[in-house]
Amino acid sequence: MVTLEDVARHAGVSLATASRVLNGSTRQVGAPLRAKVELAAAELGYRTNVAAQTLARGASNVIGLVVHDLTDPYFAAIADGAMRVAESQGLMVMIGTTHRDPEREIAYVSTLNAQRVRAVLLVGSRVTDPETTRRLRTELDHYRASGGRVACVGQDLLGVDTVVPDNRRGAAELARALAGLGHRDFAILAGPDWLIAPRDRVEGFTGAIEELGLPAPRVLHGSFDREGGYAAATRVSGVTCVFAVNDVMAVGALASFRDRGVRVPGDVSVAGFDDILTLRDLVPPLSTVRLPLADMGARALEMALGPSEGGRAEAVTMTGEVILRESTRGPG
Amino acid sequence: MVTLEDVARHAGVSLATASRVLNGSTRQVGAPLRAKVELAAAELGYRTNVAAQTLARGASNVIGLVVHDLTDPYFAAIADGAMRVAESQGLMVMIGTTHRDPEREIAYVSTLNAQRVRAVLLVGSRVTDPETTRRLRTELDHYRASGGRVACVGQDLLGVDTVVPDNRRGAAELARALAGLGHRDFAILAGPDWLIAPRDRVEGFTGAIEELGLPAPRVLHGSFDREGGYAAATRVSGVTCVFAVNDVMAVGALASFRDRGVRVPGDVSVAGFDDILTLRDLVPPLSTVRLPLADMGARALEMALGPSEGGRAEAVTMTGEVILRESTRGPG
DNA sequence: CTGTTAGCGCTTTCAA
DNA sequence: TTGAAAGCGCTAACAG
Repeated sequence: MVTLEDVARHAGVSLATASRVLNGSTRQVGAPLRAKVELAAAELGYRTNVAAQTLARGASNVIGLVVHDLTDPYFAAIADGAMRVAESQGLMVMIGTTHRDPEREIAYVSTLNAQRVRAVLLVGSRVTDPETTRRLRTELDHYRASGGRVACVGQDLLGVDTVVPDNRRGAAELARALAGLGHRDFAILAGPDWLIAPRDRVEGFTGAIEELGLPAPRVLHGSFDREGGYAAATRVSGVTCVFAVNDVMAVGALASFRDRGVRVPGDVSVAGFDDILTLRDLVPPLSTVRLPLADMGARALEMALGPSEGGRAEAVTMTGEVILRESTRGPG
Repeated sequence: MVTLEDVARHAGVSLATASRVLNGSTRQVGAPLRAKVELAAAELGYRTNVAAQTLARGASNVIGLVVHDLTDPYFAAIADGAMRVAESQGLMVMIGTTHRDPEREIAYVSTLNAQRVRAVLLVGSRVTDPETTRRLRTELDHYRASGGRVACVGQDLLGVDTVVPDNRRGAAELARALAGLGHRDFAILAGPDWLIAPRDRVEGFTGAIEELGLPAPRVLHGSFDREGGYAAATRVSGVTCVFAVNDVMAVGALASFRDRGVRVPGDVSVAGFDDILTLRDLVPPLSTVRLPLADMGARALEMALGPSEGGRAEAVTMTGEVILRESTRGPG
């Protein structure tokens, strides 16, 4: 293992000089020595020991990213956005997947704290259980107390900079658009009740329907994934329009209807939420609410990395855009 | 920032004792002291400084994962498999995306070396340029010389443990299955020629067709993604069956045909490769070659982490299974 | 511009 | 068992 000291000796300079040319930021080393050091480093095949560097500097070059599930394109898109900004800043990213277990999210924050990462980004819906949230906040506060920066993509419940998708509004606008098509009888394929995002989408949708004086949608719960959508959709009947609280569930619903011989949009219209790029080629094309996923991830990390806004946490709301495609059309 | 020393002092024990109960592996501390230390750590909110630990131990608890593109479900699936084994071993994962730039892959190996990660996993097709491969190998050798472990999911060109998808064989079997349906005139939507995986798939397919005495398929190149498949498909004509070298390109092809009013499988059959789970609900369901993606990622990391097989690199071949679905049927 | 030197926080012999 | 002390490799004053 080649160390800086080896390089310094090999180049005939002091440790400090070697450090300055190889890792120091502001270059203040004479050209000749600089050249010698670089040559020596190359000849010896020197690689900075980042652990030592982190220890000495008291600051690391990595950020932590905590997502629910990387194989869910929703998270992959957000993570990709965040990773691009990390990369542009020369930061490595350490990633953890919770598989929707809030305990693991808390554990990851603790671990990332131990790693002394520069910032941690929590991506995904918060949970309704206040006790869980409180414990997560405690862990985050602990991390922040020692200089860590935090941002979140989700609900603004953590007291940190947050990028908030406007789930209620998006769902409400979708509801109005669907009602505008002539639908009166809706079913909602809802996610688990302990996740806030799907719950908000249900409430936003339901609230708008109510305001329009239409009959309340039937709410069918399922897991927040393709299987959940499939399962919930099998219980749908007597409605002309189905709102799945995310695209992935909508895909499950489409599959379910197909298997049952129910035509979409002939027999029933189906809409989702998120506008997942990977799902763009579905047949029929899915009506949905577009969220700028990659931007959200990028923006959140920028907030975490940027100067703290006078100590107060900032919340940026991202409004989704309703996109009506062929999976929905008027009833009858 | 609470340090181990703070904890030790608070508990009235030595630094060494505190270290042993909080981080040491083999427990050799008396119960009473142990309790005192744990209490002190909890009261003070102590978090191990992993950088210091890594420096002192000379070994870190993180592994590096280098993939082409996280938003491509192919890589997401493999990464997920690898991350599950990492997690089961208490390892954090640091991830880098190259966006298919070989230079960045080399740079990541260097960076991960600097991080002194325990192992690095390179996921994705190798390139045909021997010079690039040589430089990557040099970087890897450098890393391994200092104790780093490496594994690869892709072609066995790096001199490291590798999980090799049998692209040629899979494509050949697919070709035979398609010919078995009665097709004689094929087009291949190929990826870039500098990537070995797509090239192997083309060769495997073409070779099998040739063996059957059928006319050579026309090869249309495009980028190794949805857009590439779309673009290449617009140039297809006069064939009854199209083989896209991966599912993502096949999706693009399907979209292209739909836009042009070409019916699949009515006018033309389409097959892909990989069997991406997220794409399972495509219409029509895609014929493809199934690769056990998550297992491949898991297996590769296990190889990297396991004992080195007598110093010799091991190569495990994963054979794909041909799956004929509704996107293909006999011609005419 | 360059060198000396004191740590950064933790692990790990080596003694007691 | 427990403690003392010597590093791990690098950075950052502080001198010169």
